[in-house]
Amino acid sequence: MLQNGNWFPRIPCFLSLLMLPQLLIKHQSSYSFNSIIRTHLSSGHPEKALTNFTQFKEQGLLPDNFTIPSLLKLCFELNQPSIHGENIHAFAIKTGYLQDIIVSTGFVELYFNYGHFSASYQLFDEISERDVVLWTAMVSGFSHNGLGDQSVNFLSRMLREGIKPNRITLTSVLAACSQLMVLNLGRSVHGFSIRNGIFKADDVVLETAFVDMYAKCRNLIYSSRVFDRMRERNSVSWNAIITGQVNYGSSEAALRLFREMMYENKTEPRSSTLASVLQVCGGTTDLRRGREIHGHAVRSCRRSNLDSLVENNALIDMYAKSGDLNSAVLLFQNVRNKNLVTWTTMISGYGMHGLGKEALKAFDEMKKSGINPDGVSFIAVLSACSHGKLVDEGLQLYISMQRDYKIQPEMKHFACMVDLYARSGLLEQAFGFIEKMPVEPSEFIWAALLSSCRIYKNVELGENAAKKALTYDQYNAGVYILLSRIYADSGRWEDFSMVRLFMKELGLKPVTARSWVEVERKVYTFTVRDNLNPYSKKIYNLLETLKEKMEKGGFDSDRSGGGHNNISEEENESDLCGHTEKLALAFVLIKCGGHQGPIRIGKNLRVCTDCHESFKFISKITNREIILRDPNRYHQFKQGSCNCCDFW
DNA sequence: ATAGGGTTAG
Repeated sequence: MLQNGNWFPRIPCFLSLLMLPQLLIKHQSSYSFNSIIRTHLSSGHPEKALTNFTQFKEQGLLPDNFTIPSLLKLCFELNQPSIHGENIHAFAIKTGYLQDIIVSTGFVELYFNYGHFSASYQLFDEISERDVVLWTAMVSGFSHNGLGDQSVNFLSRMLREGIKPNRITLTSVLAACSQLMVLNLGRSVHGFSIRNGIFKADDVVLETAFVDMYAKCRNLIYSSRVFDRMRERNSVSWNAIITGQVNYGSSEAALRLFREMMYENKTEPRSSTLASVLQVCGGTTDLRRGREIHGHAVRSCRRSNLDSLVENNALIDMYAKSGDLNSAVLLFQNVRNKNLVTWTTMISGYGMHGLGKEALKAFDEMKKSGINPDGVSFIAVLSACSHGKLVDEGLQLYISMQRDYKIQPEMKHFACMVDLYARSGLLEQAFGFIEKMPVEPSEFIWAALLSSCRIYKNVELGENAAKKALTYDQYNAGVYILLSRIYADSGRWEDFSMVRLFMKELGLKPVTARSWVEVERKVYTFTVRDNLNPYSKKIYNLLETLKEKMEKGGFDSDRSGGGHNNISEEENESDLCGHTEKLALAFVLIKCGGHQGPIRIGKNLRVCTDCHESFKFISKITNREIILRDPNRYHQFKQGSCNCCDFW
């Protein structure tokens, strides 16, 4: 594709243009077209840019080195066959424009955008005189493609070759540090930027990148320290610290910061910030707090004359994520001018609750109402299919996405498809799909396959997937855990111990299981074999009684649901499952057994079959609805059955 | 006279 990039002679185009009067005219009109196309692109109107480019061609003009970078952006943004990246590439080689480092940097970026990073690399390799911008494009390209280690490699390579990184390079590499969760490296980038005078006071973007990096490396202390010292903050900065607190810090801090931002009244919250804060309620299944933030959101939207649609969309999302699908649907039905986001939010809400059919229905209604789906809404509906075990429907949608809507599938779509097949037990199809993918599969693709290999006990494919996933991140504890469970499930205890030993040597620990529940305005958290709680004796007694009742009631706690099998007893006693959700449930029953209304429990790991069965039974004998949220979806237990139909 | 790389998060 990119052969012989270097032997084309540099065309002295400006000289020939000056020598020929006709061409001077051509040059002038190219200039104005180039400028107009550029303007449309940067103001977010790629269609207008395309119209201008069409006129440009109709006048018999040919793209030059100034046109090509814009064309590449256009090519990526519109995804139209009339402007094809590889054709432009061939053209650039033929005309010699590829010799121009600005043009070639554009191609490097284009290939990165399509996830085709080996093409980017090859091109980079063929460029002899590399400048900071090209190096930075490599650093950011790799990090955007989830290859943080390569991104960091390129930074050290450029340092070795004596190219001094600038503030943009460092901002890019910080994103990689976040991905890799390498706090120490992030800190040294921070120090480097100060020592070398790259960081200057009030560089909001770079400072925000530090805040974000520290938060994502799970160090909220450093993150807050940088944030607190910032003199200027924009909405991205606030977003970084608030979502940081939501994800890895404390909900209280997130809420406090949100209030502070509102009080300061200098920065309008982004819809993503609102959604993040609302997620605090989703995370703790705490509706009361959600309503409080709802109030803030309403006031903020009123003040800024923000379209109330943004607010409604965030609220629908909040209710769906808090497990209150009914409120979400009610709100959704009352929104008059539903936009693409409204529909997508509702579709993913249905998906999370395992209602694949409803998600499909909403998707069709959306199309009928004249709104065309985009890539994101396809992700929502595809994952709904995957959770609803609707393999054929999902496949049809995937085909239609490309055929009818000309949407090029991206890594996330590929991941949905792999999950769609694998979750339904079609492991070979999932593997076949991965092999046929036009881009190199990312870590998550292999992780998706791996987790289904565990469910369906496929050791061979599981080992393979784990190996692939670990080539991206050797320190991914989740991968080792899944692999060890696969071994445990098939009785391969030696292999199991080996993986665990290996983990220990790498200093990796399994995630501690945690469940939480809100009772009387307080959130109680339960971890494995929790004896600290003053109620623990009562809790364990109640669980024992319930277990006996279950056995008498003919509930086989070893029955496997949806292909999920229980891990062995040793495993249950370790920190893998811990049945913390059972502790939480027993606690609620003891504290407020007489109450009615649904019990909402949250959990940081996927629910195991044993707990799932118990919850079904308990919902029946106590005649209460139980809503259990795991990281992926909701389970709604009612009268002895769950809305997931034992498939999750 | 025109062009290439950056922070959120979905």
